[in-house]
Amino acid sequence: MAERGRPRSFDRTVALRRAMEVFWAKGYEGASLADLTGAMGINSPSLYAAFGSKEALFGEAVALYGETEGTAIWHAIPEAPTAREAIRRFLEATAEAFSAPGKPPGCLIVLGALHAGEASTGVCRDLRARRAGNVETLRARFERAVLEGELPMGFDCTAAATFYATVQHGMSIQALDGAAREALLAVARGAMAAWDGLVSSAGPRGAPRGAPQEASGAGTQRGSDC
Amino acid sequence: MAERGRPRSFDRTVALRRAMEVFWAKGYEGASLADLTGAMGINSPSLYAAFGSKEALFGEAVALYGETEGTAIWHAIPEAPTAREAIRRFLEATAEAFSAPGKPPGCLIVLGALHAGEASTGVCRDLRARRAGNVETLRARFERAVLEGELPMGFDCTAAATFYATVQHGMSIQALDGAAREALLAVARGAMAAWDGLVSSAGPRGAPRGAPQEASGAGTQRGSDC
DNA sequence: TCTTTTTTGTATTGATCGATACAGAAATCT
DNA sequence: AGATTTCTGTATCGATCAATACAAAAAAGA
Repeated sequence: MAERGRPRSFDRTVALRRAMEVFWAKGYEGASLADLTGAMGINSPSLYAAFGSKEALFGEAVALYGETEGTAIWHAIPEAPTAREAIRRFLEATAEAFSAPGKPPGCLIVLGALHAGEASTGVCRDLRARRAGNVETLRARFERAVLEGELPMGFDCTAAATFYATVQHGMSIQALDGAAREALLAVARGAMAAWDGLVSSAGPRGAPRGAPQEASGAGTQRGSDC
Repeated sequence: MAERGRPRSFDRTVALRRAMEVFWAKGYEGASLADLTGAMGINSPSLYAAFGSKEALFGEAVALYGETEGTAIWHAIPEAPTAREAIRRFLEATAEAFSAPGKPPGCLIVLGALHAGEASTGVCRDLRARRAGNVETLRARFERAVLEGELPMGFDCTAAATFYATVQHGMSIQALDGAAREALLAVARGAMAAWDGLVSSAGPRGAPRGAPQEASGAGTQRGSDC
């Protein structure tokens, strides 16, 4: 534990949180080194000594985001007694988080790096994998609800997970456009209004055609080059 | 009509279309002058002589996008006999357009410039205004449906418009993540499943609390700085 | 105290950004 | 033809990008 050289003059965790806020507000490519070092209160050599590179710093910032902001949004998914309650709380928590005063609007994982621009292919791919993991989390919750009898056997868990993930992604855009908390909560209520329709469309023969997009595995994807 | 100097050696409309595709695929900040001039087949002085600046070129590209790609998505809103049919066709056309082979996934107006980065505040504001106009288009269609008796008097047109716009925005993210056409169509069906719930929640007294976000006017918006 | 190790601040690197200066080329007008 | 006007290609502008070289500074180990 004995550390040898000159001690670091800043708190690494605090600096990382500042960096996360900058990336959150401006995105990966929009956040310049000058923005980051300015917010972190350090010079660029200290940043590179402590975090390695801008991309590595972003990776740590996203991980921190998932551990802090993300838990408030996602904790209800496994904890709620029913899938319906889980999704309702998930969407409500999203509305609250995306309109939290003093914090950037929307989601870092959705808005952080959409376009894969040469130097940010790795960053974009990481975020995309996280989004795919989130869809998978929703899908698994629906699967559980089917096993528990809350949802009918023919229920299309993948389609439902994709639908609610899509709504949540759209809420990031709405938040960025200045939607107030009430507007986001209204969107959440609208999405919950789809619940009965989604369940009833899973009749014995009327199972809606599935939505591919398997979470893992290299399925046939078109989409962007990130 | 007689033009004086040396004639332009390229087709301005063709070059603009190429620029639109570059902006569409890479976003405003992600598209460099080298990307643009390379795709347009001209040198930078010709670009500046013909379009003025990168920002002005983007403005023309967005306008062209609205006149070409946009019409396929939005034409059903005024033309369909009922609001329900209008929204259904609108979402289906969105799913088709966002997964069209040979074209970039998602929507230029949604993905073109989300973060307002210093030099792109004007660009970001323009896109935001277009998105607000789209929400207003949906809201006006719902209002018409109320007047025509298709929807009950207590129907919250603003909330419904915000909800369906949010779903469509989320579909851009899904498309960027590689969602195939079937997956996007499943999202559209999911959103339509919300219809009955939205209508029935507009009971004589149970009108859901409104979603602010007026389209024009400087209401109290938090949100980003663009 | 002296060496070793690590961090810090200053200054700078090559690359790329959007945007132009300039001169030659190609058209119309007188 | 000669003057005028506009466009084209080359070459480059200052600014900013992410990333470092370097030496002084501040700690522990010998």
